[in-house]
Amino acid sequence: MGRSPCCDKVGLKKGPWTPEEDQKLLAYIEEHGHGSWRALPAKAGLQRCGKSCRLRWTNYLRPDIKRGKFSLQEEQTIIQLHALLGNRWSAIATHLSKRTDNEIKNYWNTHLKKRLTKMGIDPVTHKPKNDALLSSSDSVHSKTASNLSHMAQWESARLEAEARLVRESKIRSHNSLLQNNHNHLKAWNINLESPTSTLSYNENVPSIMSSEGIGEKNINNDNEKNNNNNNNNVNDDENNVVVSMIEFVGTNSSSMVKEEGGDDQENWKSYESFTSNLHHELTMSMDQGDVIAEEGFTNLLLKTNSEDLSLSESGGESNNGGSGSGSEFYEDNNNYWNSILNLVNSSPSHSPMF
DNA sequence: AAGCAATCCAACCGCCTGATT
DNA sequence: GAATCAGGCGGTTGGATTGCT
Repeated sequence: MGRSPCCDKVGLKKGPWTPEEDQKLLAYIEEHGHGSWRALPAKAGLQRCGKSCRLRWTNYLRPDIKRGKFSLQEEQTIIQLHALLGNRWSAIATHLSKRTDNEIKNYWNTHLKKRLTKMGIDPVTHKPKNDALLSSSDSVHSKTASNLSHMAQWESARLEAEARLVRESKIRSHNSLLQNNHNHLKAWNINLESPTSTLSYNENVPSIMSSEGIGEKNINNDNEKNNNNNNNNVNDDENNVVVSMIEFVGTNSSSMVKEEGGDDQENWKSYESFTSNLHHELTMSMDQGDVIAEEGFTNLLLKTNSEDLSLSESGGESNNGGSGSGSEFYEDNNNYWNSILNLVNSSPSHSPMF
């Protein structure tokens, strides 16, 4: 079976958008919202398929898009999130306000991937590729791998906690529905009932890390009035996600630390510090009844690394010393991410390294 | 200035998932 | 349960731009 292509109609235009087309699309969406993308082109007077319109809007015309050069912080975030999430661009994009997944993907493919490759780091695994390097610095590599492993472990734990909350919320929402079958609750419940897909932790529970929040992203754009009605319910769910994460962090981080051997004490100090920070921030956020903002969570995720980075930067001397290879490089850094960013930072684009 | 190569990035394509019929 | 629809995602392409010789 299989579905027919959305753009198989003859007469539909492809290729670059003209300013006139942009104007039509913008004007229509500003006045009516996008509604059904499939129906939009006809209503807006465009000879395009809905998919093309959606792409143009989300990747280019949307007013909240930031364009232009990526900042160091953004690069750092992309690299780190990529190590944790892989090529899940939309998931990564949720942590970078105002950047589209397409833009991030392009930037990764054209800039960051090459930089890592030239540095001898596998952009897929984020581990040093050089066998010689590995053999000459097994213990250091072990730490590096351990760091990555721990971060991935943490991310998995986070996903698991969120998935658990989705399940719990599903049950709660279902019960609420039995008592109060308002339309807005129904819409909320529909989203909660979505099984967790490979991307679901971001798609279904974006509120703790996205300023868009559940109300805006999971409930259709034209449901603004419903969003207002939902605020209390949504905040409850957000707080429960936070509570669950706190519980999860509290119960799992300590046991995870205990499992580690003494070799990775340093790594785990920073990891423990990270989870501790996270625990604290989550608690504070909950006490204040706040939703954790997108950048807030991302910053938490990156906190220890960023601080280390700024310290090393203030030290003035680059760790790579222009060579960018060899075990010394890694020995001087307890943190893999520091190493990457120091290199990226201190190496001019025209240097032999790049 | 011309020709070629490398790079960039907007847009397309195919596939997947969840919802609906 | 099957078929179909709608939206979203990641991979890829190809035209435009930039850099180099």
